[in-house]
Amino acid sequence: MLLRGAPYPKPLRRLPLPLLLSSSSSSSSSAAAAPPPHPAELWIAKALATAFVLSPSARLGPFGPLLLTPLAASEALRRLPTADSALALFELARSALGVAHSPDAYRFLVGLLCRSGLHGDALKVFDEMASHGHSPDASFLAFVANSCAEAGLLDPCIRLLNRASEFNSRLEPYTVNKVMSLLIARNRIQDAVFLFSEQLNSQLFMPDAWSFNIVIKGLCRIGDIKGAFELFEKMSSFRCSPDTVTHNILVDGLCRAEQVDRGHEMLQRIRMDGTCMPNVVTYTSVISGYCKMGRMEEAFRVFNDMIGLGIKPSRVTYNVLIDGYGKAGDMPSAASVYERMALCGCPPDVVTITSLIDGHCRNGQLDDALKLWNEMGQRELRPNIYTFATMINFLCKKNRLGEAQVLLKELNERTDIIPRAFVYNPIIDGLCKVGNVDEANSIMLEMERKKCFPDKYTYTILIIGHCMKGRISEAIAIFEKMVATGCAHDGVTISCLVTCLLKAGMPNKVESIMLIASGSSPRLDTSSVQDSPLSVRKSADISVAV
DNA sequence: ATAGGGTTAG
Repeated sequence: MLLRGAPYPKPLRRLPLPLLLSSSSSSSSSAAAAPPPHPAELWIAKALATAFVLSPSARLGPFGPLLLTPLAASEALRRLPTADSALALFELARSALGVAHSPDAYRFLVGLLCRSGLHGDALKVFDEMASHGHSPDASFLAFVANSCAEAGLLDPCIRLLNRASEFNSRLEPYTVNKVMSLLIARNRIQDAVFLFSEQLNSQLFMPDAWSFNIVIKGLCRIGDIKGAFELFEKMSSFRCSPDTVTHNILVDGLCRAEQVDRGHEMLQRIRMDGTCMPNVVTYTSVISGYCKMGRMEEAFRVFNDMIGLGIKPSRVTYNVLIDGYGKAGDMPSAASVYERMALCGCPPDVVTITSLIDGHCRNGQLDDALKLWNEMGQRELRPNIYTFATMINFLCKKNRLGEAQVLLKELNERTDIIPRAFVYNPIIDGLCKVGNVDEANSIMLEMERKKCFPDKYTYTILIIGHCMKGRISEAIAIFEKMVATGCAHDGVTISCLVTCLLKAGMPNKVESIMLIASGSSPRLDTSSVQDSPLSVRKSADISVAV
């Protein structure tokens, strides 16, 4: 019996039904505030909620269709302790009693499911809500989309945003911008660009400068400088003015695309323009560009220009220079920037020390490197993943694989560091070079166990390692796995494999490799693999021979 | 919610 033990089954029969029914006729979520529930409806809601909590499997018999108005049902949902139970009651009321749920009930339930992390259910109820003609309003749509985005469900989120015109909902730039930045953070640049253009066409979305900045940054990241500048030119036709950030993204994009000189020119130009003055970030991008090319005199000249204009270098600026000098083999200059940094009241951070360690290692000053590594604790600096990677890489280069593996173990004990492929790669490479391909393979398996996915370097190292040992079929299997997981290969991967196949007298295999290589459009990055159900599914049943 | 710094295969 449904209400067994409950003290109030009788009064149910004596409620003023017609009044209840008339008080619950709102039909659209955009209507003015719904009328408050009648006290009797509240009473029913409480009774139903209590009964349902006590016995969720019981039928709703006593709460006949006439008694349970949509408003009472909505009130009952609010009285249930969990999202699951609210959903169960919601569905039972509809299927057993034929209650046509109110927009309010839909909104409440979808909101509750989202807040409880049950986005799959939330989206189902949302779809049902829309198909019953209850169009979500703009703020509700934004709420659901945001909640999905925060839960990392970017594809459902994009589908919601693309339905905005169906609901005639305006989208705030914030909502779209957030999704676009998340897409770009996962290297799904094209998806971000596509979302942006769809939204621009919809007329219900007015972008702001941030929207453009995000997409321009994405285009720069994939090296599409031309596209980035085209978008930049279009900003004014959407009544957006480029700001300092826009300019900085473009200058940095040029510098990373090995067009430092153009980046430098652009910096000078925006300084002459005077509308959007370059700042320390702009200068640091150009300095970093010159450092990456080993053009240290020019880097230092820009540094001095900056100081001459009264712009104070930041810690990043100093770090860029220190790293640049170290890589250029000029440790005395690195040391002098380091001293200057301290004099300017800018204490070194982990990056500074990591760059110095790297510089010392490259320049054969092992003792200095180890000294810095050992002294990090006294400076209250903790080595991070890059510090470990630098040390591990160096030890491997010196054939000190054992010590490198000790550091790897130490790193794995750090719960605050998520291991990445570049930490493992030098060790795998070192093992391959001493002919220990089997251990190299087992390190890769260990990586995968930790959900640290091999990147194109890992695969290429292993392909070469197997070829050198004459284990050609395994090398091919690794290549196939690389393609299947959506990891982009490059010219080096292909040429190494092809060279080995030819040497092994397997020219017929070359053809099939070339076919696989050309047929698969390489993805941008292996990190997008986790996000792509297709490639995950494809990789699931392909395992590499060990 | 957007901008600059560190690590890698032959």
